[in-house]
Amino acid sequence: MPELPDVEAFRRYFESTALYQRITDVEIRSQQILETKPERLRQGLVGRQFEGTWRHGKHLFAALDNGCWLELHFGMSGNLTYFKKMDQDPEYDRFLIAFDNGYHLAYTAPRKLGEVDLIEDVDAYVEGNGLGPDVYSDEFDLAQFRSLLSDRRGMIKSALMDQSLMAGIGNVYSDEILFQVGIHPRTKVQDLSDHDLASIFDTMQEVLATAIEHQARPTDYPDTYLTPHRGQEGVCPECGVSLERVKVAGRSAYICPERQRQPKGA
DNA sequence: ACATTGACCTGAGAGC
DNA sequence: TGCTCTCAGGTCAATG
Repeated sequence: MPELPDVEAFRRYFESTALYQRITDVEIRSQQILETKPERLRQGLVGRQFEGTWRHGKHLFAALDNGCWLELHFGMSGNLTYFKKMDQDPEYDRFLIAFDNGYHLAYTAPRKLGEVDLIEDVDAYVEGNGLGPDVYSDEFDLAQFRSLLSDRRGMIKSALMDQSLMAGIGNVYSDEILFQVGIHPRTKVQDLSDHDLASIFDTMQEVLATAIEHQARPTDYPDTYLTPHRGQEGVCPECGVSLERVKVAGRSAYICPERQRQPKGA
């Protein structure tokens, strides 16, 4: 789930549930997701309250009233749940925050591939972790997109998914973008025309906006979207042809073989 | 530089 | 039913 649109949905959820309530307790049920010592996390959170949120790529940041930030990354299966009674705690909750209004915020992750940390500065975190610019920020424009890809050697899907190049796109949304523009994921970046790049950029913005608008729930996406049809029995929503699964960059990419022609030499 | 593979984790679903 | 295999929306390190 957690690519940019999903994390944006988490951010809004966090904003609408967890701000301006005093944190009374912190419970860590899995050490594996922690990037810091449990005691440091506890001491950084208890007694404070959240005042706002930020997102960069697939990372969510929650500002505390002492200037520090809680950093959350959701791996392949992470989620957030705000709930009241502890006897109704969600399955796979790895990290819990209790508020003075009696409610709790749970970070859940069936697969423990996520990351929870306490940091002092978001910009330093982004820089220190080598993250590229957020692809859905106001500053990210076509000129920057072109510039980032200008000397890129590999395949377009790999480039879109490379968080150090640009942050936010993962396996599902790279497939969706390339499906919408009718470009095969193995196409070399260097073989794309200026027009192709502009189309990819525009489509990326449109796909992300649409996904965010629908709270990253594929079942609510427009009929023309690939994402709800991803999977073994999937059929192209445009032409009805069976979708194909191809390995690209070590991941399963789903394509419409009619609309996304195999590039020559691949 | 870039592609590929395996590892990290665990659960769900398919097939036997 | 129970076992085994494969796969899953992410990232990192090692290898070619």
